[in-house]
Amino acid sequence: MKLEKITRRSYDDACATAHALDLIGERWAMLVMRELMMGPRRFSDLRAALPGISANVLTQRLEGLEVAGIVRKRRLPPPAAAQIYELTEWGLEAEPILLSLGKWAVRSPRHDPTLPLSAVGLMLSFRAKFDPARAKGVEVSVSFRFGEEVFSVGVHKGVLTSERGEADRPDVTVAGSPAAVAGLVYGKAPLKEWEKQGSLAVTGDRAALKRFADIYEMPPKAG
Amino acid sequence: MKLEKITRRSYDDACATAHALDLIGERWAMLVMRELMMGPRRFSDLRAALPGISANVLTQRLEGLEVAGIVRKRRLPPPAAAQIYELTEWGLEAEPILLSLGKWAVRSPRHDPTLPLSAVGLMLSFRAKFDPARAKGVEVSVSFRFGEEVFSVGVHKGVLTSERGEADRPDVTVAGSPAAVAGLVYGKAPLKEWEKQGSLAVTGDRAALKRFADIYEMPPKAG
DNA sequence: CGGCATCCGGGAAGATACTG
DNA sequence: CAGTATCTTCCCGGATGCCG
Repeated sequence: MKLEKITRRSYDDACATAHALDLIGERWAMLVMRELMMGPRRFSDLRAALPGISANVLTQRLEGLEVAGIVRKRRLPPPAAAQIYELTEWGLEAEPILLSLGKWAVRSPRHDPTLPLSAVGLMLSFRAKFDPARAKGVEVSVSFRFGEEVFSVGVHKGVLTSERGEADRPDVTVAGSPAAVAGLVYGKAPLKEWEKQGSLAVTGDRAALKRFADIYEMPPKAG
Repeated sequence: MKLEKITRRSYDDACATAHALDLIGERWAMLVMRELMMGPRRFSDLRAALPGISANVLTQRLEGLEVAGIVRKRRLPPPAAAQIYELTEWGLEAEPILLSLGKWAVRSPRHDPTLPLSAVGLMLSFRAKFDPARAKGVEVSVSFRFGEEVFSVGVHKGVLTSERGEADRPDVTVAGSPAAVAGLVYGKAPLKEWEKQGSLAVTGDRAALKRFADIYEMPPKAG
């Protein structure tokens, strides 16, 4: 059985930043939190979204985050009856940490945007890179479909909203992989290229999609 | 010589947050950056400010951060001729990461503010916890002395400034340990208690120090 | 003293296989 | 599907010693 010792290594530093790293500074911890930022997930969802993590380590991280009060384990009522993990209120409040990490690292000369990307990672990048000044006058509602995962993203009155689930009456719906959507929004290739190679399928107001993509622009790399 | 393999473990994830953790997610890396946030330091300064880090690991972290373009190694001109480490421009821009970590973790039920605290850690906490609304109408300049380390902190027109070095004409000067200053500013014990036990020595306008301390207030813990 | 290199022990992470 | 069990590998931490 278990019986393992919970001898967590600590920095023994009163600085709150150091304490944060005691809590969520271990390998994979913040990426597990990232995947929970858009709502509850199951164990195997997390494994699939985090290629490279082993079941072993995922179990340990979820245990540690639960003990720390960041993650809650819950069993859905029948007939679903599945076990899910979700962030607590306080865990959700860690979002600015993930966004500030992303905003900073996107300027890294070594950043490679061609690597695999999770759906939640893409949704959070929309939040991180959102600039209300560039969104002035833009009114649009987009539905993104990544296989089973569906997200609703809207820009209204200079505010970005994004959540899991189908949009009410989206202007446009985009289906494909997170990487292809990132390529469209952040890259230079026009929509037609992505459609030609079958990476994206768009239904609805294509001009609305362009208005959304035009909000985003890559910041310059650090020298 | 060296010849070691630089096979850094990577998350292989296009998400910029994951890339940030590739760069600065290793143990001690962000705390080394914290210690450099208020200006250049020497190897032994860093070791002293980070109790628990081994020379071995500190060397590795500094190398890694230098390769990543976050830290720069520089030799001071004679007669100092000392080797120092400093953050690059881009490295300095990581400050919001450290502050967001601190602002989040200070709500942890497990946070223990009685542990040892570095001078730089305290200075950054002043920035992290600063609330312009509470600073309205406050005009004060404080000089903090922690042994050899001197910092100048000012509040003017709702803006906090803090830097290494002597203040121009401070209203008040406080000498002691970072922990004692934190106890005064964030704790409940009044100044007289700290002076009575010889932890703090204050010269100048004591009311100015109180105005500064009153800006700060501990946020509530997470349930 | 500052800045490493080297060796070593323990423990965390990674890979794979297996189970209820 | 949701994890354990086991094994290997690698990283971290501590001690020591070199070299300018």
